Amino acid sequence: MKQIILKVKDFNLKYSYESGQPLSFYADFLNNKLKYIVNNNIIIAEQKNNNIILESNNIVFAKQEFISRFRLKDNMEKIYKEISTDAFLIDSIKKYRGLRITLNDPWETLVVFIISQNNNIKGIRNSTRRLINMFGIETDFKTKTFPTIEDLLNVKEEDFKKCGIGFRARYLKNAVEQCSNNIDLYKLKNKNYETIREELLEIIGVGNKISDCVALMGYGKLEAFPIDVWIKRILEKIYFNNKIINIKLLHKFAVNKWLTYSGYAQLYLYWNARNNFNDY
DNA sequence: ACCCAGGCGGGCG
DNA sequence: CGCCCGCATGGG
Repeated sequence: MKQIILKVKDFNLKYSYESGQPLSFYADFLNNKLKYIVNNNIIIAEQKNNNIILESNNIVFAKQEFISRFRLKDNMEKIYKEISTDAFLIDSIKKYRGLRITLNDPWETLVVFIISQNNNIKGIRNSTRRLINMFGIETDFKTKTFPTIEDLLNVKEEDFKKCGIGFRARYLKNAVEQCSNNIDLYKLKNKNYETIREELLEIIGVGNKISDCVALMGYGKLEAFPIDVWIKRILEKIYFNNKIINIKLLHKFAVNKWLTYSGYAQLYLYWNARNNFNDY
């Protein structure tokens, strides 16, 4: 195990881990240390002010992975400036400064957000961890890998149900089949936002919200603006005087306002709304 | 015991 | 289209 130190700016590891993004459903965060596995490599990260102490059996890989995962090359000064459009956003940024969008494996992102539908954070986490324990591959460490598409090819719907995912088992089974046959998730990496969304929407059980989540957190498309119940409620409250507005209109409103950084605006809105909705 | 959850597909008007 | 309903489970 080797160690290095990364200098960071406008980055908060704890907020970025906690904020309901894919890592928060399966990584560990104990004693202020984030721990997760990628391809039989372990990555352990601890933040002390503007330093990240990174530890790994493969430190060269870990460094690249961590920088990419937490988008450490994003120009946050510019992003904050662009999305500081009003008092609510400014307040959200003030509260959660350093919160980053994460960039995750597209398949993992798709799976956790299929599991997320009509579910709660705790339920998503429990189901995801059971999925990993049942179908992931052993590593040199205590934790198994997140199961790949191939790992799940022969899993029956009944066995997916044993993870406690209920009616979503059918969707997951379907996603495995479609992603091993007619849709190549990894080929989509160099496509644009519209193409990615169009393809993802072909998957049964994936609608507007999940496809936007995957575009944002699985492909890094910052113009995506996923609208869930929390975003809907907070947008209506803050910008529409509590009037009920349909999702299509809300989406139009948001991407007109926050443009290429809509995804960052969404994350700050979401996390502030979840934690402090009653204050507004 | 009961209620709800980072939605989605299908059916109905 | 737009709206509404059921959906399987686990956790509070």
